[in-house]
Amino acid sequence: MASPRRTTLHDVAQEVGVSAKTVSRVLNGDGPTSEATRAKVMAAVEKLGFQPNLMARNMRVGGPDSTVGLIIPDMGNPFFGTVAGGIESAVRERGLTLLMGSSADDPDRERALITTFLGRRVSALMVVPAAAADHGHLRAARTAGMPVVFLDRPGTGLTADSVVSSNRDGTREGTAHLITGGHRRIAFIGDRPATLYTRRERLAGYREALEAAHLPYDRSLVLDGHTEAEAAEAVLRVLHSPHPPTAILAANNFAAMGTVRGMVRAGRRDIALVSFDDLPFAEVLEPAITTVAQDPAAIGTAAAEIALARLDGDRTRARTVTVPTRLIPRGSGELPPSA
Amino acid sequence: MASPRRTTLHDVAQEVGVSAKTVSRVLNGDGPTSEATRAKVMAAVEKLGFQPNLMARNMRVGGPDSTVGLIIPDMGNPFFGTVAGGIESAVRERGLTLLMGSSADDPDRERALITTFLGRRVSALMVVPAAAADHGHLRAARTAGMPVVFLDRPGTGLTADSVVSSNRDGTREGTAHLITGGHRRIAFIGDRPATLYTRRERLAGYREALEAAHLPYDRSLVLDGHTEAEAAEAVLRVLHSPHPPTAILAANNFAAMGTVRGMVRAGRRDIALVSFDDLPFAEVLEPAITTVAQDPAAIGTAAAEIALARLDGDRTRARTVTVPTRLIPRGSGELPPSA
DNA sequence: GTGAAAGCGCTAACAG
DNA sequence: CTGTTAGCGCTTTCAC
Repeated sequence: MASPRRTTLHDVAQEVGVSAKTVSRVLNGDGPTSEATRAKVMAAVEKLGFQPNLMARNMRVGGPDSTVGLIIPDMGNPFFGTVAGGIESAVRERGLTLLMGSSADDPDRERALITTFLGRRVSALMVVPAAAADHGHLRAARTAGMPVVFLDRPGTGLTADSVVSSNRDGTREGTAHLITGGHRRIAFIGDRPATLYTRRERLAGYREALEAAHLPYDRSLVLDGHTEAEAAEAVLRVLHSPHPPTAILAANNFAAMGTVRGMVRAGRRDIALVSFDDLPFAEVLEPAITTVAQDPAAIGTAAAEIALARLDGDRTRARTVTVPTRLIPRGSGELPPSA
Repeated sequence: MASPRRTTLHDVAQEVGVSAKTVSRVLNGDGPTSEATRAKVMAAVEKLGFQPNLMARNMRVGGPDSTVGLIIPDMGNPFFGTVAGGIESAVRERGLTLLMGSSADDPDRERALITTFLGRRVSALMVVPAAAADHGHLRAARTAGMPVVFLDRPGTGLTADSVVSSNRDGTREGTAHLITGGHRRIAFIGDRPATLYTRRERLAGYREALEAAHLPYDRSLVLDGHTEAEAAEAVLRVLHSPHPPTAILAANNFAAMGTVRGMVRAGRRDIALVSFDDLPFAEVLEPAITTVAQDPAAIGTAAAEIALARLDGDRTRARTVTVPTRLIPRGSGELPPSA
């Protein structure tokens, strides 16, 4: 019942009566091979069901493994999933496969995954950095020629390429949209910790829009909600406060879902809402939700392109690619101020 | 500018002044080692930033690679993403990493990925089989000791373990829920092709519920909608037909979203709805959507457990694990028939 | 306790 | 056009 040994290059060679190297040549279209032997080799390969051992090949060739390491916080999150899909489709043509792990935004797990990936000699490493992680330990690997690209947020402790959404411009535009609609009291609700890169950038865009319109920045209108439930609570509270907002800018989709629930529970369908990050159901709600859509697939392909360019010898200095967001007016952002 | 050679076991050995094998022993806690050399070795490892080459190790040890190959149709789909997350958390403890690819439900791409994964000598292979794919070609690898587990749908052409949702029971229960509410004309909307396993099973459950209640099976109430847009169209049409349904059972979440849109466009908020597969926004809509929730994380962990058991020598015959679904009444399924 | 030699499966470099 | 030798980085086997 012990697993029979997998057939090797040698087995094929023996079957045909040639040397291993000849089989290798045929399979890799390497050196010249006579039509006759090629045919015999192919037949034997078929017959024995030979499948070359990629590990052995990679090792001998000396190059990195034909994988790209990708670390995301959560596989179930469609945003990161779509990013991953974008990466995959971009690296597939180069024969690269995705080695994936989720960090759950935990620096230790992230670190462990990175160690594993480095041990596997991945061709490139792409990381959505965990909130409190440091990445200085990657310096050695990077100078050894392995591209490192940070996704969604810049890394810490290491100057490397990164690909992010236009967070600041996006929320500025979304907020401006509400201001144009006549709103003067606009709440901001984002995730915690408030030091999170995306949160900071998005809040900054919100503030820029207020400033541009000479509206005051009222800290009591800045809400925290890391989960949907928390966001709903926070929205409920602010709507029942003495000076409630007439509009809300939700800085991510959990916050947006929580906001909708909070508004529903408060019985206030008259509050305008713009959500950063598109939602599957945005179009279905009534009113449909105006969103600032990110482009996760584009983030993925952009990251892959950078990594591939680096592998091809691009030695220019680290850059940050910003993938534009797009305002999609759908109704919820067009409600007039009513309070 | 050429990448400096990565430091190897030998480099460490040389630095310390011992043999490579000794370093190996220290690192793997293998044979006996004196406290003194162990300390020196560890220091050198730290100093040189040595990272053992897992490929070389795996090769020598001869066992499979410490990866699990996973093929899903679409990474951006949170259902499959969550399945992947479940697998990952279950295999992580065993030191296994996920090698992932998406087939886009295309048999050729699926085949290519499988070939790559086999070449990499993955420890196990998990596949959400593409619609028209055959998996007979996996027989050799499986008898060579590599576990194969099919997810979400059973594979074709190969008897292997599989993990599926209780599709039939789920839709039966969902349909029965509508019948209990007094509905007698209930439409079914599922994806195409109609031969798809999940579609067939879910339709069967729907029919079982009708039969149990002695309700006629009306083919004109069985709708196709592979995309959200198609589903919306189909729903719109049937609602304007001479004998419209008073309730709809949506067999997946795209269909459900399309159904909601169709109902909104038709101005019919009075149609009852039960959706198979939970939706992020199900709770937020008005009325909130009654769903038959699947448990994708459980599907993932169940699949991982089977694969690990096989790796541990389980030679019992192939089994199919059914992960139960759960009816979550939320409102949309409780609307009384009105037409 | 530690080292030397051999080899996992494959390909680079040179022969012929 | 094809074969031989050597060796990728590691661990096994068997010495010492």
